[in-house]
Amino acid sequence: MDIRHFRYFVTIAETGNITKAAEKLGMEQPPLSQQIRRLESSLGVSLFRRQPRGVSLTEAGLTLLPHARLILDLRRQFIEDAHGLAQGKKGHLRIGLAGAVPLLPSIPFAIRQFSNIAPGVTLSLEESNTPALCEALLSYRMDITILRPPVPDQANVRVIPLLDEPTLIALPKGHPFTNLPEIHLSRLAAEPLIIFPRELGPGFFDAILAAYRDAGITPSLGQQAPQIAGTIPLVAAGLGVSIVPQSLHQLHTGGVTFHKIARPAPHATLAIGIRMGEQPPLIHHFITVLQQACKTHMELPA
Amino acid sequence: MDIRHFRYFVTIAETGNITKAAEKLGMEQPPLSQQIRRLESSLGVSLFRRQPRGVSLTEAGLTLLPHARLILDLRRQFIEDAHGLAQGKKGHLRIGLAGAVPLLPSIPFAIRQFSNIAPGVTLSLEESNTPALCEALLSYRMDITILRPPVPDQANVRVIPLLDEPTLIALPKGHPFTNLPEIHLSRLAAEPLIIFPRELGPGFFDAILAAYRDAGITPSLGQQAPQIAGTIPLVAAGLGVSIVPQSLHQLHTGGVTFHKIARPAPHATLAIGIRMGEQPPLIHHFITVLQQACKTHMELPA
DNA sequence: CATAAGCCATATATAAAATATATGGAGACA
DNA sequence: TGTCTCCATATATTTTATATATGGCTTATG
Repeated sequence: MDIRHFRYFVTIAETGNITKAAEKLGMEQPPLSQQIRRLESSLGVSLFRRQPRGVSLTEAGLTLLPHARLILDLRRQFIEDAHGLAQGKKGHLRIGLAGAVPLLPSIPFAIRQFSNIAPGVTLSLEESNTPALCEALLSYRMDITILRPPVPDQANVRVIPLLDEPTLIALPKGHPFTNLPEIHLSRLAAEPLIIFPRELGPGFFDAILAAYRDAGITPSLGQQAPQIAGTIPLVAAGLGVSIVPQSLHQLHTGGVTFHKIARPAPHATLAIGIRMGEQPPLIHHFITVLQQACKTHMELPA
Repeated sequence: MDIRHFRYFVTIAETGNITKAAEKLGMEQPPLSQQIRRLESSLGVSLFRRQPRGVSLTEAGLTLLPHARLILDLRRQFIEDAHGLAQGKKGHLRIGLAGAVPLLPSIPFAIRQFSNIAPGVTLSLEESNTPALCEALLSYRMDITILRPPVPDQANVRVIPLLDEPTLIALPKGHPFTNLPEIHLSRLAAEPLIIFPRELGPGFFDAILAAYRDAGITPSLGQQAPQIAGTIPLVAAGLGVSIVPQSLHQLHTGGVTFHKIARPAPHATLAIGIRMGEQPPLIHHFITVLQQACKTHMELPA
């Protein structure tokens, strides 16, 4: 069971044809047949069904394929990391951010600060939704995430609370409530609520609906936005109102104004998510910087 | 960069001494020195500092070590998973059930029992009709089915008889025969027979018609039901009577009563269907559990 | 200060392996 | 039925890893 075998396995699975896979691998067909056969016998399980038209994955093969891909990926990454280290870089951190998180000033601040402290570390950022972030974390495509709890099904993700962000009401420009100092949710009963699909952020979604319920009304759900920040243009278009994290008021797209919510107001909770059990120094470091930044950076402009 | 190299790297890092590491690895010192050296030059970084007293990790080595351990771990896990799959302890089983089969107590019982015995196996259930089940089986969309024989045209489906279920007559509530202890089919001559389309279950369909013929009458076919369990609401609506597998008496939809049939009564035969020639341990296990469950669970309430 | 011991590096030889070449056989397709 | 595609097997070849033998460097020790 060598790296080579993983590569053979994956390539054959992708082509569905040993001959073509051999070509793709730059080798001849017989040795490939032989290696796969040997692999199967050493594992004790058939990975492929030999068919006259080629081969197809068995159940076991189908189950094991992603695992093999993961190992190949990690190996490639290992080599890339090593090359990076050879050039004086000290490491790499793949950071996943939940929707609209980059708009929260503390976050880019923390990231900038971290790259000053650790100039040898390269960072890559990606924005996605909470469930996808967990998924990416667990399949080692990301190292640390900032997400909106809860995470699905107590996945093997360790969640470290980071901050509680107030929310604002987004109204289309010229709306009659625009000049109120703060707005009670109950006054929104008649307005369609623009919201993102619950799958993309069940925690925040539920917090919004719970706040409506606490205010004694049920929202009439308007059009669905493709993501959290995506609600803004829909509000601007006059299709309804929206409840958004405070940080979104930074989006200066004309046509929308943001307003304080009278209590009870929902909160948008953010948390750090990392893989359970694992805590390399790099990640630990980054977490410390993040937490500090969120503490000292609390005074957000209203 | 092979699995072997990862192992060499980790072992040397753990012992801090190439000679001892070689011993631990069951090899001699020179080849180990050579391999590590080759590894380092292919990665472009030094992993170890050669010291007179042994070797110690460089910064790069320290950074890469957890990554290497992870890869070794995943490889071991891959092999363990494969062995688990080989023994049927892990994996996924796609189970197809013929119409109304889930209502038969033995079946959910067996399924529950199986998931207790084999907690590593995930199951997915789907209900469909016999021909569609065979089709799904042969195109590898399902792994095992419980169907109503016969299967179409000597398909490459192996059929293993499972059980013979008695049938009941379904009468609309208040029907004059309701208080009879058992009903002879011949008395149903005047009543329209509600039945499902023959394509959906030719075996059971033919068994019913054969029983009518044996009783000396030909049924007047009433409205067609979309499936086996679908006959019940039509009977409740007073459109006729129906012959159904005994397990359907569990459907407590008011408006229908179920009654014993005097001999000759049709039977609803159920069988296991799997792909011809193939019998992975997982499937074998499941079949065993099914057969046992049907044996010990025969005493169905009448 | 000299000597011995411990440890890694190099060179050559050997053994093990993966792979290439050649060929056969089974099923699909026209 | 013949041809084509694709996988399996057998043998030969090459590559690769490993073992053996040896040398050099450093540190501990009398």
